[in-house]
Amino acid sequence: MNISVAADAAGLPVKTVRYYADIGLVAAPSRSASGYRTYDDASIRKLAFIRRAREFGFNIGECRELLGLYEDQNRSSADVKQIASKKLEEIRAKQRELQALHDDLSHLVDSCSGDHQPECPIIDYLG
Amino acid sequence: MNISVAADAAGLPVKTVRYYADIGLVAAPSRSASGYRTYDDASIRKLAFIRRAREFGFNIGECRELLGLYEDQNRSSADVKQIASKKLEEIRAKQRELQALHDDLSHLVDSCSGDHQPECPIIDYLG
DNA sequence: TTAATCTTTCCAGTAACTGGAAGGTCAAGG
DNA sequence: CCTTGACCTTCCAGTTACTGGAAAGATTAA
Repeated sequence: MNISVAADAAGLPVKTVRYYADIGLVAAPSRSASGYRTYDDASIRKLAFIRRAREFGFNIGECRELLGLYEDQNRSSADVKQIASKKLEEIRAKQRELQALHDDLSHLVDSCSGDHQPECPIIDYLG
Repeated sequence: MNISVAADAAGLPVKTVRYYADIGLVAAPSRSASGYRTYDDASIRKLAFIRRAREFGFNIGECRELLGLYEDQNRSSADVKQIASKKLEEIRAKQRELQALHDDLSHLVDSCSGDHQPECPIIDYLG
């Protein structure tokens, strides 16, 4: 697969896919005879995993750590489990925060009558 | 309230609180006689709202738009409701993605036996 | 074969902070 | 009263994580 197909499948811009290999976050992909990068399903899954992690505030270093869980053969399952469990708790915290943001906005939507009176009760709260 | 109290309450670094006023995302706070910025509860709520929105991938322009919902007196409730509803759908999409990330990591945790065998079934999936 | 649409590398620019220097302010303790 | 330490100020430079664009080569469809 060429880079644009892989990028689309992973939900990332082509530029970003190149960038992740440049900084060594993922391995450099193999190349075709003419120098085009070629991708397989495994690398796409990995890129999609990174995209999701990045979207939820894990920085590149943390993504490296998450991917390292899979790639470091010297790391024991207990270590993997411990680090991943910590990240899982961080994700749960993010889920709670996202729910709070959702509730804030829901409140706004509900408190607006939706007609053309330029009044919103939530102005008092956030104003 | 001085800036560090407000920043703590909103969950933001002091630097970022200053920055948001510098770029006009929030109004410039009032100053004490000696030039210290002073904050009230309303501005803290607004900063916390921005923090949550930023944490979940809304950029500064989108935060401006969200805050504009409350501040533009010329905007009708119907407009507010329409824009906020669109953002709500984006948040729900983020919640689904976050769940997928959670599930990915959960799978990793579950598939590791947790003892000291350096084997993880998920290596095959992501590797 | 030619035009459109890929792809490459390289380098510069952007968004959103973030760190650090240099200096002023304030509250507590001696 | 004085000092010490933790605040605060502005300003400017640096960082992270991309992102855009130029110049040039490769591939495909008509």
